[in-house]
Amino acid sequence: MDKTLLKLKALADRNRFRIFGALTQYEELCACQITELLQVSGATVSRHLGILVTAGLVKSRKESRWVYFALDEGCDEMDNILDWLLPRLRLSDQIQADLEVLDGIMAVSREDLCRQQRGEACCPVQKKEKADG
Amino acid sequence: MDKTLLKLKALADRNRFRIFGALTQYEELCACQITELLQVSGATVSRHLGILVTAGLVKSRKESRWVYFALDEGCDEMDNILDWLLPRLRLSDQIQADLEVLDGIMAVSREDLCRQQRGEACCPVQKKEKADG
DNA sequence: TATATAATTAGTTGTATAGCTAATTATATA
DNA sequence: TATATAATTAGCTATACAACTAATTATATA
Repeated sequence: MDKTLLKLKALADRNRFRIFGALTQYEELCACQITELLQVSGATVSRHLGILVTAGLVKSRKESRWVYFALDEGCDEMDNILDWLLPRLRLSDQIQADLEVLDGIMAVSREDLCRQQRGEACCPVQKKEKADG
Repeated sequence: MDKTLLKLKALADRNRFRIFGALTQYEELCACQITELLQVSGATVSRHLGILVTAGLVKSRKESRWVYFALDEGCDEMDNILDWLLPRLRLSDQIQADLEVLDGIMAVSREDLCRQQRGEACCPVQKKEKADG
């Protein structure tokens, strides 16, 4: 398919748009961190990430059992689409809310995050919402 | 919905992408000309155009029975997305082919175009493909 | 070497949407 | 004023795809 159309289709989904937005803020994110942000199954996140990678918007890096994702600026003239997207991401309520939530997610170790995700809530981190403090 | 996501969704369809590409080349195009380009039903084109207008990417102007469509640069910072899109549209085989076909379409009066479209092929313009000359 | 685990892939289901034809609307003209 | 016509809207169908759970793969560790 047309590469440009492929990129547009990749970004034209709320959850992939959110992933992209998150990756503009952090150097790289682990699959489990993105899963925590979107609150959908890991399988779904994996598929979304695959679509973004195929479109050339995101790249991945495997480190032992963990896989990290980042914007793929190198591949295409990404900064160019970022010129258009970045100001808009900053105006998006959804993306702004996500960045706040990500703040909290990044404060938790990936191990704890994954433990929580498979229902083994170990620590007093029961609620994922900020405890209003 | 998020305005940016709305625009991405609007452009993330092959036919709407083609309409947008066509409108970057011509000041404005009549609905029937776009119908001729895409070779789908007028109803389908009308719906696609509606989606582009709702997204703020395209504007319309009614003149008697004809409706003309053009890029809606005024509304948003369109030039900005055009910075990203224009070079890519030039690299798209689909869009380039469309522009050649449009050349031929623009040479026919809208009246004849519509006559053809409802099967009243009046003139010797039976085939829409270029007669290889 | 067997078990645990992070991620992906396979297989399924429900929803969204692109396409069609038919009906309707708005405008021009006989 | 009745008819023709460009475009839109309504109603329908088929396909695309986002989500899930279950199964599989790849890596680490007991």
